[in-house]
This record gives sequence, C-alpha cells and structure tokens, in this order.
Amino acid sequence: MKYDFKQVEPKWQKKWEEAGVFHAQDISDKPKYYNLVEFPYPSGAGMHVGHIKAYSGLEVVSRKRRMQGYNVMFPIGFDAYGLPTENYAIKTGTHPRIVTDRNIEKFTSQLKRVGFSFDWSRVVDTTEESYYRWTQWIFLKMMDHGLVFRDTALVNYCPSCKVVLSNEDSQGGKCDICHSDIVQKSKAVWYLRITEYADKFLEGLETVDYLPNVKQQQVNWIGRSTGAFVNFSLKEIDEKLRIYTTRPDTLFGVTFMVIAPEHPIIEANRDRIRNIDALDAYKEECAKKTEFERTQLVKDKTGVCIDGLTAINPVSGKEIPIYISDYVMMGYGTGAIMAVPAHDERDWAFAKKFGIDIIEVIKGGNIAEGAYTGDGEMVNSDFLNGYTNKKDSIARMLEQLEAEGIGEKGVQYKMKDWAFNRQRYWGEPIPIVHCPHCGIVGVPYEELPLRLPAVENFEPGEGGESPLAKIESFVNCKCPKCGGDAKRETDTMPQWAGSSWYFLRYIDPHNDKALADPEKLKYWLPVDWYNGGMEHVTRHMIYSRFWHKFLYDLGIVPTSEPYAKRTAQGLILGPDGDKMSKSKGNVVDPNDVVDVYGADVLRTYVLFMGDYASAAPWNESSMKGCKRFLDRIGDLVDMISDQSDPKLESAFHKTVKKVSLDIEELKFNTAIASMMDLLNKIYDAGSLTREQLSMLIRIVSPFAPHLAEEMWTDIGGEGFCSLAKWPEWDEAKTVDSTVEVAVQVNGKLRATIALPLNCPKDEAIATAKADPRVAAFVDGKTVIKEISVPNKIVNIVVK
RNA sequence: GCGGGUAUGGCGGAAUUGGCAGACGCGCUAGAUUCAGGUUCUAGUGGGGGCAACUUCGUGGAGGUUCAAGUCCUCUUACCCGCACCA
Repeated sequence: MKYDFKQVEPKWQKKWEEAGVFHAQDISDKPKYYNLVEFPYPSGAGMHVGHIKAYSGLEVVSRKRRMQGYNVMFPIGFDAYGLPTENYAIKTGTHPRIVTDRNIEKFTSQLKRVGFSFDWSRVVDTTEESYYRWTQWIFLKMMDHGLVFRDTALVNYCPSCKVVLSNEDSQGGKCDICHSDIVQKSKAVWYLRITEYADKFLEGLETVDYLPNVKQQQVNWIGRSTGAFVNFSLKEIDEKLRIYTTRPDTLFGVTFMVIAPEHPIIEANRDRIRNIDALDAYKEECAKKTEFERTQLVKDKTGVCIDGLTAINPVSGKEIPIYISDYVMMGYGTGAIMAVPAHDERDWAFAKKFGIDIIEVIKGGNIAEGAYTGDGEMVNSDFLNGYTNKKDSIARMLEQLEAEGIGEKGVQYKMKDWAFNRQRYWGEPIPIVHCPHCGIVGVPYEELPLRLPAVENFEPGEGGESPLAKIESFVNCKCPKCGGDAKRETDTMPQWAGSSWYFLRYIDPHNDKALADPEKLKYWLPVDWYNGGMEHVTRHMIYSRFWHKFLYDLGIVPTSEPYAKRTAQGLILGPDGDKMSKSKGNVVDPNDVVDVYGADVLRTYVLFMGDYASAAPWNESSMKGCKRFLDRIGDLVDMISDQSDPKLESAFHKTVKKVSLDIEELKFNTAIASMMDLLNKIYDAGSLTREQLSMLIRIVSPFAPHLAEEMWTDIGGEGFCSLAKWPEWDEAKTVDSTVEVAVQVNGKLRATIALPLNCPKDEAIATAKADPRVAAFVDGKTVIKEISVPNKIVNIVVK
C-alpha cells in the first residue's frame, strides 16, 4: 500500500483537530501527565529542523502516554517579545505587533504540518494583553514583597546605537547590532532580588530529576562559597574597609589590599586622597575597556596605589597599602579584597608588578616562582602555626575574628541579582510610577494591564532611553497614591520575563480573574517532564524556578518546584557540520522536507539521526532510509495472513519491550532501529498476522502518526490509532528457549554454540569442549581455568 | 583557569553496563528489474593475509587490573559546551 502523504497527512491532521483528540481535560479521573517543551521565539526566519527535533522527543512521549491512558497536557505557545522583531520593525517601519502576528502564523502552520499533538486550544502569546497583564501582576507582587529594587550599576552601552545592552547582546565586547565597541556606563536599573532564593535553588535541586549536568551547571551558576567578612581598620580615619575572603586563615600573609575602581570609599575620601587625579584617570580607562580586553589581559595586572589611605592588618597590626585595580569586581563580595600574594595567583602577579612583599603562610610551594595554592602547614601565622588542615585553621581564625569583633562567617554567591529592564519598546511595560512626592509607586492591580502604547518610531533615544520616553501621553500620569503629577517608568521588562511563568498559564490560558485557577494548578502541577536546550539551563530555568518559588511562597502555586524532570536535546548541525545559521546558508526548513518526504519521514528522521542528546549533522540521503522504512511498513498491509512464522512472536514482544523502554530514556534512535530490525525479520518470514500488524502500527504511531492512522483504518482498527491502547509485551515471550553462547579459548573467540536457556555450567563447558573448533585449541594442552557465564560466554584458559 | 562532556568502519551511530565490537541506517561494490534516470529487489561490505575453510590486527595514544576491557584504574592527546580576574 503506497499512499500519497500529501493527501493523507493533512486529512488526519484535520480529523484530529475536529475530534479534539489532543485536548487535555481540565479535571479528569485519568492520571495526568504534563509534558513541556520550550516555546519558540517566532523569528522572521521561521522554524528550522532543530525546532522539530526539540519538540519531537516529548511529542513521542506524549503520544505514548495518551495511549497508556493518561490525561496528557502537551501545550505550545510563543515567546514573542524580543529584540530581533524590534530591529526588524526599525529597519522596515512595520509595527512589531504586525511582524509578530505574521511570524506566529507562519510558525503555527509549520508546526501543524508536522502533525505534532499539541493542544492548540491552550496557545499562549506572551505579547498579548491577557498574558502580560499577569506578568506585570507577578512583578507587582514581587515589589510588594521587597524583591524589586533600583540601583545604579555599570551596564553595557553602545555609544553608536546609544543603547544599553544586555550581556547576551554584547558578547565579545561588540554591539550585536552595529558591531562597535561597548563601553561600561553607570546607570540606574531595576533589579529582582533573585539571590534571596539562592539557597532554595540549591535545596530544591535535591528533590528534582534533572540530568546530572543540568544540575551541575545550575550549582556552578549559583556559585555558593563560604568564607568570612573581615573589617580592616584604616589609619587615621574612623572607617572600616570590609572584605570577603574564602581563606581567612591566610590573614597573616596579607601585604596589601585591592578595591574595585568604583568602590565608594574613594568618593567618600576625595579630599584626603593626594593622587585623586590618577585614580580618576584609571577609573575612566577601565570604563573604556571592552569586555574582550578585560578577559584578554588577565595576566597583565594594572592598578594604582591610593596615596592617602592606609589599612591595618587586624591580626599583625602592620600598615598595608591599598590599591585600586579592575581585577577586583564591584559586583562580587564587598568590592574589596585582602591580597595574599603568596597564595593567590592574581595577587602574586600584582605584587610582583608593584614590588610588594610576599609572605608565605602555607608551606609546600616556592613562592619566589609563583603563588602556592595547595594545602600545607601554616607558618608565619602566630597562633595558627602548625595547623595542617585547612578546615581547622579556618575555624580557628573565625573564632578569633568573632571574639575580637573584627569579622564573621559569611556566604557569597556568584549569581547576581537579576537586572530587570531594557531600554526597548517591544517588551512588557514595567508597571511603576515615579512620583516626586511619594517616590516609586506600583501601578494599582486593577489598572493592569498597563498597555504598551502604539508608537511610530521604535528607535531608542539619546543616552539609551527607551522609545517609550518620547510618548508624552504615556509618560505623564497621576500618582496612584497622592494623585499628583507623576511620570511612568519607560523601560520595559527583559526577554526572560514572559517565559518565567508560561507553563502556569497553559493550565488555564483564558482565565481573566487570576493567572490560573488554583484547582487546576493543583491538578496539573508540577510539570512532569520538561525538555529543552542546554543553553537555557542556567538563565531561563533559574529565572522560572525563581518566579515559581516566589508564587509558592505566596500560596498561589501548590509545588515548590515547577519541573519534576528536565532533559535536553542536542542541536541539529547543518549538512556541512557547522551550527545552522542564516548567514552560513545551511539552514534546513522543515517545510521543504515535508514537501518532498512528508511529515512522518521528517519526524522519524530527526529522532533516528543519532543520540537525542547529542548534536548531529543533517544528512538528506540518510533520511531516505527512514522513508524506505515507512514505505515498507505501509506495504505490510498486503502481507497479512492467518499464520505467521512462530519465531516472529518473540521478535514482536522483544521489540515492543525495547521501544517502550527506550522512549522513556529518550533513546529514540535505538527504538526505531529495533523496529527496522523487526521489519527485516517480517520480510524474511514473508507474512504476519493481523494482530501482530496491529501491535506494530501502534508502536510506530508516536513516530509516524499519519501512516499509523491510515493503516489502522485499513486493518479495521477502532477509533483513532492515536488513542488506541499501547501494546504490552509478555516478558516470557521475550526470551528464547535456546541461546547462542560464545566460546573463547584464552580470551579469543573460537566458536559459537547453541545452548538451551540457563544451561548449567558443567554442561555448557562440556558442550563447548566437544566443538571441533574449540577442541583444536584445547587438545594436548593443560586446562587451567574454565569460566562459564550463563547464556553469554564460555572461556577456557589453557597452557 | 574552573566545571561538564566527547573520541568506535567511508559517514550517522549501536553494544543488555566487564562477556561474540561494529546492531540499525546511509554510502559503496556486484547482479536483477528499467529505453534511461530514479525507484525496487538480491548478495557483499572494519583493515591486512588467503581461491577457500580460516587466520591475524582492530574502539584517539601509552601503561595497568582481569579468564575476559570500547566499558574499570593511572598517565596523555585532540576537540566540543558552559562559566570566567568570583577573592
């Protein structure tokens, strides 16, 4: 039976949609299963086959779960705010709303052509008012709970575009838009206090089933370290310089201090510092350095000694100089460090360059050659001398610091608070009003959504201001508190806002009273399985865990973690082995593949091409193998007979077992391979029973659902194959009565013999020795050892 | 620099977790079908040697443990990903 996929595939897609086959039931007696895939950013380029691979994994799991009797939710939506759309709008003068709608339409049609079993009644679009109203609502809740604050910080600024850029948009120190050099600029920005949840993120990781490397990356990203804060006294000034260190026990080796160029102590003591001009000049130089230069010049330390401020080592009482240098960051710890040149590579390089004393306090290295960062006995350290265990010496020093009131235990995180604004048009307006009397006031909840006003010019303003700043009717408003004249915040939320809670909205997408109904949230949460790209493991995953945990603390969601399980798929590379990109011209459009081969072949191929989690290059001729496979499956309808080869029966049960288990581990390539293997066996046998074919159709259906439905109809199956019962295997039938056992002599394969299942050891060895091919190597020699692993191998060791 | 990972035929990749390396697919070779291209079918296909049965070498490299190593241990090389002056 060769069928015309061009006619058959749309036919079944229509039937599925009309019957609502893939609609999740809100509340049901069936067990629920919530599969989540990362919703796409609807770019103008449309989807490429990488999206198809990303969705095909849980698509197969979802289809299998439905057939196993679960009430499955497998939703899709669009993460539609973002720079590319806005840049396109600037270039062409088309409103981002129009561009977005057009792109969503294109993505939708592409996804539907592939026959994904998404619940299309639950589509969310982050740029719709009914959605971003709740994004703003959650933001205001965070503000109510003290998680929103404003601070002045260094930001990436493109002097050419006059735009503040995120780190993601300024990689390599170049502007993503015009490729000119980025400078660091001081600007007031909004922050979400995500660090408040740092320990909760770490604790939560113990309770979820994420891939080990996913967990590891999150742990590294959070970067928890324990150590101590120490307050250094300053000579002649009643002020302390506070530092953070992980090795307080090296305090006796401190010979100087370094503070970040932006450290406030400089401004506070301007008149006391005699070389303030030199410091200012250095500071300016640092601001000009691009990210690229800063990372390239790691080895070559620069800095200026502060003339006029001197610190005192709190344990030795020695006077030590203070430097400013850009190797100390304002954003980590306190923006100041105690330098221990003998045991820190950066401090060592700095001390060498500036001729500062280097005092050894841990024995074991040669500090004339370089810093020693290993363990060893403490020396030159007064009461710590003789300690050899790091833990003990740190504990002893902490005790001392706390007793004298000059320091205490402390914890630091690499993770920083979340800079939560962009000077851009195409994003959620931040619902805040600046009132000259009341200060910062949140927009009242009943006024949400705070609508994004229509504008004609989307270009950012001078000095990196949002395009919204030019809309007077938007900017000027009344203070919600006092009613006086006030101005609206004109920045918008960053790209990552809308995606931080979309999985909650799927549960109740049309609710206009709440972000979702509590009963429904209780039924559906947590997401049972979330699959996506490794690139989202730190940012998006942490951000959304943050929002979810916050909502949990408020009692809005019933689980402390949003995702019970997280896996990741590998990229599809271009046919040339490079990452697919428009500029390289190696992008494969799924529409082109569907046109020529059909959706079933595309779906099967993206899962067959290699290990699901690894990257693999696109290879069109290899895809032809999948087409052959499906064509040959289709032909089986003509091979039905009342009798079939008895050997096939166990092959069927083995295959059903393998496919069932492999799907659970995302091992689709071997699942498909085992079905191909079975198919070869069927062709060898020449016929199969209707019942066997029914089984095969059902296990093929998650991969090639259109073909499966068509064949299901042909063999008189009831209802939709997509909702038919997933076949079960009979474990007893997956084992053969005789097994092939390899026989080795001295570890080298000499023969294979057929033995009954679970043949006793003695018998197996005797049979093996009787084989002439084995006897040739054994006869006339002394047998030293005989090993027999049941059903696997016999090894005879001779001399 | 830190963290994670990978390395198996001409190619993508398998290998029940220490037990017959190369499943499955692509490609290739020969043959059949075809006016021809494509399709389809049959047989073969890791390297060396041999007409053949067979034999020998073989999982980035060097050692080691074991009756037995792609798999475990030590050292080493190359590449990929994430973070990066994190005190």
